[in-house]
Amino acid sequence: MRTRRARPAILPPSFYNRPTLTVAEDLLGKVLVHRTPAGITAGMIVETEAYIGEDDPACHAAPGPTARNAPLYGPPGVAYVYLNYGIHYLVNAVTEAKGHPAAVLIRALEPVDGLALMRHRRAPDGRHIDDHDLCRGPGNLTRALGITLAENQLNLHHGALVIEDRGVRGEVVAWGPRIGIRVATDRPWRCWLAENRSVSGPRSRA
DNA sequence: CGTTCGATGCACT
DNA sequence: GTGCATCGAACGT
Repeated sequence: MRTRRARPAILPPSFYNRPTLTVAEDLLGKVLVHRTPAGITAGMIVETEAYIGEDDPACHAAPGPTARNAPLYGPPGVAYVYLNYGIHYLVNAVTEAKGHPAAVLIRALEPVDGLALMRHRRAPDGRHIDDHDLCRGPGNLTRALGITLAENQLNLHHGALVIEDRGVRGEVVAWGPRIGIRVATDRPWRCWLAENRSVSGPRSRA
């Protein structure tokens, strides 16, 4: 107790080796950190979505194992990054035991560290972006943190891309249908911190 | 405010 | 060839 180690509490693989809906909610309030030569950027997770198994039509595992979705079938606690609409990288945390394809999509962060770098990555031309919009939306947050295909399959419990528990207490959690998909829209597998201004989608009514 | 629509790469049929 | 787990500029009200 004379000396206290400042090492952050990185979430262990066992955190992810649980039911995906549980992980999706427990990730709220945790901090996604990316260390690059350009600097450190980090944000508190405020919105997630669960994609669960081959029986979930919206999950990338729905067609069965392919080259792209291979990380979903691997061990929990690994990043699954893919390119969407040819423009945006989306980052997931793989969940559940190996062989059970499932993941949590990280949809929005509240910026914590490296806001200047985030702004530069989001708007090299210098156009103004409100702080709460820097990591609002799954495509925006990967851009702000500099996450690309190079980060696909990285372990989230050590290395350049990690998720930490900085002791933030959970606020009020809300659940609703997933956004941006055209199938299985009836499953309320999106969760977010109510009243957080970094949450994506139409300006909510708590 | 609201809605529409083009950009842009690639996995999968 | 088709269709995306998106974003933001460009309109309309």
